[in-house]
Amino acid sequence: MVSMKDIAAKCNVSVATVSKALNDQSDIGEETRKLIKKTAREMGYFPNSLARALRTNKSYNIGVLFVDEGRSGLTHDYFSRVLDSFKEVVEDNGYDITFINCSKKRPQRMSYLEHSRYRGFDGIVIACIDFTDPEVLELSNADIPLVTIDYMFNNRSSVVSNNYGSMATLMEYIVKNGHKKIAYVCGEDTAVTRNRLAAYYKVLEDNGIEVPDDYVMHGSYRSTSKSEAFTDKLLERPDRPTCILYPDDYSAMGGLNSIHKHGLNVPEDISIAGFDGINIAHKIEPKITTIRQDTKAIGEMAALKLLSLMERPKSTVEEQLMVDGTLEEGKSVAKI
Amino acid sequence: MVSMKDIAAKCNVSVATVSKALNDQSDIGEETRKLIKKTAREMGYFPNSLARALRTNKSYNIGVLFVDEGRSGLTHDYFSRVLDSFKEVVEDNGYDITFINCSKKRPQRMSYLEHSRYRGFDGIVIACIDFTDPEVLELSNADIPLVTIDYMFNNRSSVVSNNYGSMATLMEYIVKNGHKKIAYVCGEDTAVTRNRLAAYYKVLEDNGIEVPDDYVMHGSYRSTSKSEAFTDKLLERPDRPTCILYPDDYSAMGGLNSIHKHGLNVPEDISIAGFDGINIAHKIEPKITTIRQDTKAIGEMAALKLLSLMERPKSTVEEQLMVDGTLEEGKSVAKI
DNA sequence: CTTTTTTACTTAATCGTTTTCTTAAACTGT
DNA sequence: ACAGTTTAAGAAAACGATTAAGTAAAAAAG
Repeated sequence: MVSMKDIAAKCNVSVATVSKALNDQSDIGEETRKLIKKTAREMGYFPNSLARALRTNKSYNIGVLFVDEGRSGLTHDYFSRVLDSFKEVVEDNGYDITFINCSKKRPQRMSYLEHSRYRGFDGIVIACIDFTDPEVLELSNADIPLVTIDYMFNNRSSVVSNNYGSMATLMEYIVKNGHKKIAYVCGEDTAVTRNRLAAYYKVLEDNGIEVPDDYVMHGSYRSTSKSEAFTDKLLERPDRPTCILYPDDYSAMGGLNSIHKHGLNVPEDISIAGFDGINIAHKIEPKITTIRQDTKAIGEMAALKLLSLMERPKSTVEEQLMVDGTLEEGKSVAKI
Repeated sequence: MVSMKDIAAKCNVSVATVSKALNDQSDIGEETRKLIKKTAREMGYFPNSLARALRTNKSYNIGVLFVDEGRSGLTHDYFSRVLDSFKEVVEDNGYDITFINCSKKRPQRMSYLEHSRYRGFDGIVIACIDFTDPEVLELSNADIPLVTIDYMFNNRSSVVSNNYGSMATLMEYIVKNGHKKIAYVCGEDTAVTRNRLAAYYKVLEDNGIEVPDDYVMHGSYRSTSKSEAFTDKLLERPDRPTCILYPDDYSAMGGLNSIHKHGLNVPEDISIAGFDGINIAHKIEPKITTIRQDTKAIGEMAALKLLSLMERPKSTVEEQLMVDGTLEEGKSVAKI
């Protein structure tokens, strides 16, 4: 590896001069600067991020904590798209991303925060995780730039999708199509779920619609088996709903299975709607009506916020940003 | 941040002694070692990976190049599962993973290799990429531990799924079910595709089956629109096939759309099969018969291979490993 | 023509580790 | 008691960069 020392030797200058020339500092003669830059290029020089980071206390590296029930969150349809978008923006700005090690198997394992300090991350992004984990709380209280996605810590920056608004939009669309018996298979009891539920009830109330309490069933996100089972129950009721909402498109497909099993068709016999807008959802028949999350915007906004927190930590304020989803009209909600 | 210097001060020893004690070197007295370790724990000491890596030339960091037509490969159903499994194994062994920056937007951008040297990666894993990219070739020729997934570079280590064998298994299953008019919508012309095609022709030949040349159509991986269009063509032929193979499960769902559009049903009117075994494929109806790729094994093997290359670079041989897929029987292939 | 300022560079310290080489003390055996 | 060996610690250099402080020469000011 060619280092500044090599360039210095070849140019007959000191290492300091090389450093300053390459970093375009002011107190270097124009010719020396040019010579040094040319030599650096010719010798194939690239800086050593480790040395630089050690000295400057800036690693240009961002820690990513994307964990989902023991898995990495990489395989999560929604979050992997958010991360993809996040990655693109920070990479364009010269940052790299490294996963925060979440192996629980090592004897000398570090906490998330310890690991972040160990690697010298300039900032951290968290998503898709159990936010009650003490290690996550420790992170959230640390003095390090941080952005969370789809969760808000007290006074820390976050980007959340507008679950309340999106759900309201979806519900209004369904009501407008004449549905009154609308059931909701929702996900685990999280902030996201509560927001959506609130919108569900609000729209019902606004439209003077009453539904049985047990039209709302507490299932899981991304579980086709659970949503199938809950749909079974709903379909076997005497007062079968005319429309069923699911917490995500995966779950909606699980519901679809149950519906087909009962010899029913969507949307002729019953309507359904999903959430998230995963890729496959609008490529199969019947196209599922869903809320498309703007994962690109979410990732981008999280990236931009984190960048500004890292680069102007003092003057940048912590803020909570909200991203709207859009109704993606498929063929799964009938007009009645 | 508490450093060795702080521990040294508190214990009245030199920094060298602290380092040696914490690293369990031999020339340290038992009591001193214990005192130092205890103090380190009490003070919340954790090493600084940057300084350590700088000095030892070992970063415990692995570069990941997962790119797919401009996107990061994170959103790729198959590769994200491989990466997830890979990540788990290397993290258990104290390594972290960092993405190799593939932003093409920066003026001062580095090549993949330059970036890898810049970050001091101990090893690299490549997948899901255009392997003819000169920058990828540069990487493959560099003197750095490397494992590729689903592609073999001359004399470098790789883990590939057994496409030939899997396709043969699938084809034999289909033939055994009585199909003779088997069409194949395949992916782009890559090594993977060629292996599968070879198996397709081999099984046909072994069974004395002849098909029209244009039963084989060259489409794309993971494109529902292309597979839908190609299926349209196949269905409108006078000698319509009884079974259509797709390059992956996504594409199979695209085919399904075309089939439904033509008022046909799977498997009653026509049979189909996918490839990869993505999660959603066996959760919807009709369950698509497919080859389930053992993404866990692929990621694990790639990780283990890379670990041994990094830790015993001399004695470890480069080798090509193959992972079998398994037939996942759904309901999409009829007996005729 | 001296004095001050500016320019262009060098020296040396530093970041937090690891590691080689020394050294002093303690322990051997005779 | 003495040379030789072992043990436990420290001093210092190094990894590759950045940066504050210092310095000599050139340019500007008086």
